[in-house]
Amino acid sequence: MSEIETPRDVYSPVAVERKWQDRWVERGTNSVDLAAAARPYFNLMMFPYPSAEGLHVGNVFAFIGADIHGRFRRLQGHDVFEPLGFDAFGIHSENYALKVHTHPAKLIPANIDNFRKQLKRIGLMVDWNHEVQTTSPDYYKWTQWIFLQLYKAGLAVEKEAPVNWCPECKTVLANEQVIDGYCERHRDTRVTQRYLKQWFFRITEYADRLLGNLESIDWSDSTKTMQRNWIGKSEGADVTFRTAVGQEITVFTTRQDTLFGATYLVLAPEHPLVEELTTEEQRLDVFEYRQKAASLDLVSRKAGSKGKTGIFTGSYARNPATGESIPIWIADYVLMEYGTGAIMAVPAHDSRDFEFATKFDLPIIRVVEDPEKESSELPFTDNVHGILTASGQFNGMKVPDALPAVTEWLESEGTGKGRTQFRLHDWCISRQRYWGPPIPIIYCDNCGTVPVPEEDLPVLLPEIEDFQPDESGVSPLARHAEWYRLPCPECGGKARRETDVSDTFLDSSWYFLRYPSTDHSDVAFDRDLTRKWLPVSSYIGGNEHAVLHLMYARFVTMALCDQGLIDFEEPFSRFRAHGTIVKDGAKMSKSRGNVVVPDAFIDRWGADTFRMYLMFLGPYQEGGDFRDDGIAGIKRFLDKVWGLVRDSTGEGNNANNPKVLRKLHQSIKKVADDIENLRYNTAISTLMEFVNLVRSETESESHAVSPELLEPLVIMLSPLAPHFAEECWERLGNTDSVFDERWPEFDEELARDNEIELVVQVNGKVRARLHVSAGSLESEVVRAASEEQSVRRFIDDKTIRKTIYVPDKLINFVV
RNA sequence: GCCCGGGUGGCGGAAUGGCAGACGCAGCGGACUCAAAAUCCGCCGGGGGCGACCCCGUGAGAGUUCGACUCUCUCCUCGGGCACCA
Repeated sequence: MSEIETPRDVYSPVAVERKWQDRWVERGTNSVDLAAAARPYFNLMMFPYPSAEGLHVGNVFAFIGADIHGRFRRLQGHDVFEPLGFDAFGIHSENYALKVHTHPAKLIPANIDNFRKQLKRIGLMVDWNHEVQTTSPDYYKWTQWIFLQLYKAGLAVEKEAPVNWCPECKTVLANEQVIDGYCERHRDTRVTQRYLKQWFFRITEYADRLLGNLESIDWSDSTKTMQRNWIGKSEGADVTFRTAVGQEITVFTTRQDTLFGATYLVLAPEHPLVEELTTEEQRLDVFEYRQKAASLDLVSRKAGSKGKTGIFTGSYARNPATGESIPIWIADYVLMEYGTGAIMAVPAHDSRDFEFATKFDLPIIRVVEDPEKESSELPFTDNVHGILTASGQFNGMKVPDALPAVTEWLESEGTGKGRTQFRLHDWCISRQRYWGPPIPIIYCDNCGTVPVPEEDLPVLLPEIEDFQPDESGVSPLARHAEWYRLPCPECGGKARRETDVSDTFLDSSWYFLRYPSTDHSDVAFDRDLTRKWLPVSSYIGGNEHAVLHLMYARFVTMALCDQGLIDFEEPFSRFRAHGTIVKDGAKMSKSRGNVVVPDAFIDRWGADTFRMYLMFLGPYQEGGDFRDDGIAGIKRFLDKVWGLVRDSTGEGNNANNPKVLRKLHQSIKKVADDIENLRYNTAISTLMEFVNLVRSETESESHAVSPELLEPLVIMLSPLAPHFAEECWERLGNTDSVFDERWPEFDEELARDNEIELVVQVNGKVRARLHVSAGSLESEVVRAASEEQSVRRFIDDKTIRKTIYVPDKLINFVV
């Protein structure tokens, strides 16, 4: 018997939860022997950023759902490894540190301690022996090592690129921090564009594989769709136009079939050919236009709503299909970073070109007809049904046929070539900030760019006091010559360190590789452990990371695989996106003041009730609406189970009640199915139904319930309410952890209904219900059904034209 | 604008071609109590009928089917993602 007993022996969550959290630590219940495990199952959840505010309901919801999955797998006999860590580098921590005038290195440990305490309270099956912290030199040493591996592979390169600059914050902003051209923190400060030399990972090299592998990995469809859109594969062609003096301009188009309708060319303002194409008369105007485009920030330049602008260069090129001379313009609606930075404009069949041509009075030539109508409105952009016209030898072809035909013709003429273009950009990892791992690169006056030798890692982030950014546009580290000056590791000459730090997404792009190997200080990840535990068996997280984190992690994994460092190219075999918890129908946010903090609910109701309540709100993959008052229902349910366990007797009863037994076995199947598919809400309903039935049956016999019925119930409940289940399990006379048990055996025989309720319909409307034995013959059912008073009323004076019989379900007379 | 996902009682939600509203919350009535809380029992989509029962009902409209919350098309609406990507 348990030592926790109040006079009336009611369920006291505080005592139960404290007891079992302590005991799990004593017994090592949540630790796995990684080397010895027979059926390894890596249950991963997205590690949190430890904010100063502490855990909110959104975090907790995500962790609990993943934890339930892990505990369920364990009951199915897997050796489940469920690690957790903290993602504490980055601009968030840094901005907060600046706000409260405290160094992030002082702030972060306190936040982490607070988070860890909160996480332990909700009863996760986490093996804390394998915690990682991205801010620890033991960890970021290997983040820097990963950078070096990519550098060696030629996948890390330096390029000049535009960035957003806020003159008020005196720093670079991510695109997400620019709102309609203004800084998110200073709504009256326009963000400007600066060109800086930065480090990029060439993720675009992997675009095709990142896209193709999506076919074979078991991920949420919503996540895969977002990745597909982000990668943005477009099949088209490069087409070369020539000027009278022989300059060549190559454009990328996906509508090479409309080449005969190309009436002008447009180059991006930054296009390298603009200078030489601009004629003397146009030089001033073009110069002004380019100046203006360069001063605009990246985001507002891309916002398409403000109408088209552009300027004529004065030059002309020959359309290779028609031989016509067409003008060359520049306009900022053409982006340098996509395609070739130049387009052929076909105003009749592209809405952007149409808007531009109309505004600047450029010719519009129709080359695709609508087969439905005589003359449809322009622009006509249907690329499935259209028929080519005014296009020489291609006249009469349907667009889908004309596309490859035109490509072939271009290739035979030597004036173009079929090509695939991706929307995905290379990944800029440079941050002109302080709070991140320094990029492990050295610039030597003699040797040029030199990678930091691996044995010199980590490049420690120095603890400087003046970590705030300034208007120079370089990292705060660049103010510390004592840090960045060093002799070149190759020639010993004068050299300086790279002073930018790397993007936080790099920290999180490989953390799952580190977890099993946290005890290995000599390698980033141990070969044998990695082979045994990866790829990750199940990854559960939010779709807010669908494109960035998940894409970067896939890329890094692929690159490491190509380097022969690991032997799989996809890191997460199965990924499921959970939904969002809203409050009163609206997203939780500080400004709305509707953020739900878990602590008060756990204090009042206990972690188990809170866990179950969150899961009961709605389907896990869709989220739910948090109401304060529904939680009592879950507590009442647990109180009922508590009462059953307390009053259970050995010689007990109901164990042979076929009704109860049938419901038990139906529940064993349904709950397993539901948990497997993350439908925790209906799993809980099913358990409630079972308990309701047990109670009503027990009362009528006025006997206590046998443990034979309660043990399977407690096991099924254990992933959802782990502390509660452990206590019940012990009270039922067991000494081991309930998590060393197996999911109850399902007996199909016992689960089968022998008498079923069969619905009788006339013309599809329910008129009666029959109780028949399972597997009844159609003839018997028809006879019984036609004797029913309520059925006869509708069929007596009519002829039955057809009878539909669905065995054990329904019979329908059509009259 | 494009791409995904939704819209069902007072509320959260269940049912994925076969009994709409499981399970829970709230509400109402009753038992217990001096009383209250807790607990237990019952009712709980709308309309009609004394009644057995009948009609209507899953955002709107059409269609497929013996039968549609479920499949198809059009539209409205909410949420999310992308957005001058050629």
